[in-house]
Amino acid sequence: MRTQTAIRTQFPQSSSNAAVRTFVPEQTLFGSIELAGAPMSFTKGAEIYGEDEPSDYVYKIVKGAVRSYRILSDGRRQIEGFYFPGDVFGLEAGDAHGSSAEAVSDSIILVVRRSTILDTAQRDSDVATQLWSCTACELSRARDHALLLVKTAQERVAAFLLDLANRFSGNSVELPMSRQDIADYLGLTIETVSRTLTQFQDNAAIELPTSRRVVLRNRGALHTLNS
Amino acid sequence: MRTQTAIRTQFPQSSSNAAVRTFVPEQTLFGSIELAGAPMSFTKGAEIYGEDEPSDYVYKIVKGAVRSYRILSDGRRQIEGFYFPGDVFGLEAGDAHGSSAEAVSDSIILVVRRSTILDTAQRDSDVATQLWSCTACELSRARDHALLLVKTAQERVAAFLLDLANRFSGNSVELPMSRQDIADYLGLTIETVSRTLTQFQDNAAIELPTSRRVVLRNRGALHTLNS
DNA sequence: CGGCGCCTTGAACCAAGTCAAGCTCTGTGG
DNA sequence: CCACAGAGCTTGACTTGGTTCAAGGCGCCG
Repeated sequence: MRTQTAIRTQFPQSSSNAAVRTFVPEQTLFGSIELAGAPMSFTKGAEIYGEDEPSDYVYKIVKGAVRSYRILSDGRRQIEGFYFPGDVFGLEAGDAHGSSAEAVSDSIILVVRRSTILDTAQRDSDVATQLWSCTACELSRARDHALLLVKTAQERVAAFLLDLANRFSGNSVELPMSRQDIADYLGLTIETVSRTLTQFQDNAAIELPTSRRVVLRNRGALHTLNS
Repeated sequence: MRTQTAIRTQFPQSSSNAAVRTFVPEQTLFGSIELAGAPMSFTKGAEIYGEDEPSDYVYKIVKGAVRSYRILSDGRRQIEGFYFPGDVFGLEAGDAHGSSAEAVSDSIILVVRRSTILDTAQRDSDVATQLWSCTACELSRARDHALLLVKTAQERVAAFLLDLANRFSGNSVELPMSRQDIADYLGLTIETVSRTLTQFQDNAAIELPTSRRVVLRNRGALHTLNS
């Protein structure tokens, strides 16, 4: 069961599954905090934070993409989710991060002190509610992700593509992440991801103009797969 | 991939994976609400709430056990988690439940109006924090659960047993749930669960005095499996 | 134009699923 | 008190979806 990659520290040079019942309160969280922190640049592959490091900051993506992941003791990597512009990540109730985060591509990210948000929430119950909603939204995503992992390879890949397309609200999606990233998110191997994509192309469900671009041709076909 | 059971309405006759980094703020939530709702009885198999029903109540188990689950469109069932005495469940940020909940065995459950808790949180920032922590704790569990689902059958079953033993803090665990429940939680079939358990018994890692009782004989062996 | 990541494809293999008995425990009625 | 029925669990034999191992192709950058 060497589904995941071994640790690959490609160093420095330095989409999570659509929750049907997802609500999106994240947008407002940062808005309500007056000074919306410093924008920082991260080059492709750069670590944003590591597992067990103190969770002193909360992040919001302006541009680029981020993966959040955990490494199992035997070296396998499980990607918990992908984050895209507008998404907030790194918000934890505990004082330490439960997973690591890296830039999937060159990214610009707003960074805010967690204590600032927490202090505000202490005084302003609306901000407290937003904090809660943001975590609840992540919970919903995590459960959808777990649901994905008991399905067939076809269902997983189809769900992944549909989720991305929804998030970018378009039929043509540029994949910022590698096949390995997709595989580690879906709990499959790169080979299976690759084979499944070509299979979808053969079924005319999608088109692959390049390996990093997917055009959905038949959403219905993908949806019915998505059991 | 008929991993899960088809819908089995066994009607009325009427453990989630150990989060290493789990904190347990749930205990206090109900304590801080003055009138801690009505205790209700549910017989084995009784539905407590259904997916998409309004989430008007929050629940805390006094006695018994509860499973939370979703049914996929093709009839497979995915159990998201098990809850035991002291655990809070059914708390949602949205107005509708994202999953169903049933009593695994005859249970007594404290029921509190969600609006009561929310109103209190509006005024008392400590309660608001507890609300958030409770959801964050569920998030942690959900992510651990997802992590489980990419592992081998042996690793999943071992992790499940260790989790239960931790929760009940003992080496001897009475399983309130059926093999089918365990299978649907771990994303396996009953046959695989059964085979893996007997295999552990053959390895002297556990003992199975009856099919519903497990005695951990060699936690280390189970842990190393748990990659 | 050559080297290197990344992706695709093929063939063989294996862990877990499926199908099919058979066993065990429990409760019920004769 | 025993026999019988049924649900739940185990075990065996076979199948299969996805992994593994191994080439080979493609595109990008120096």
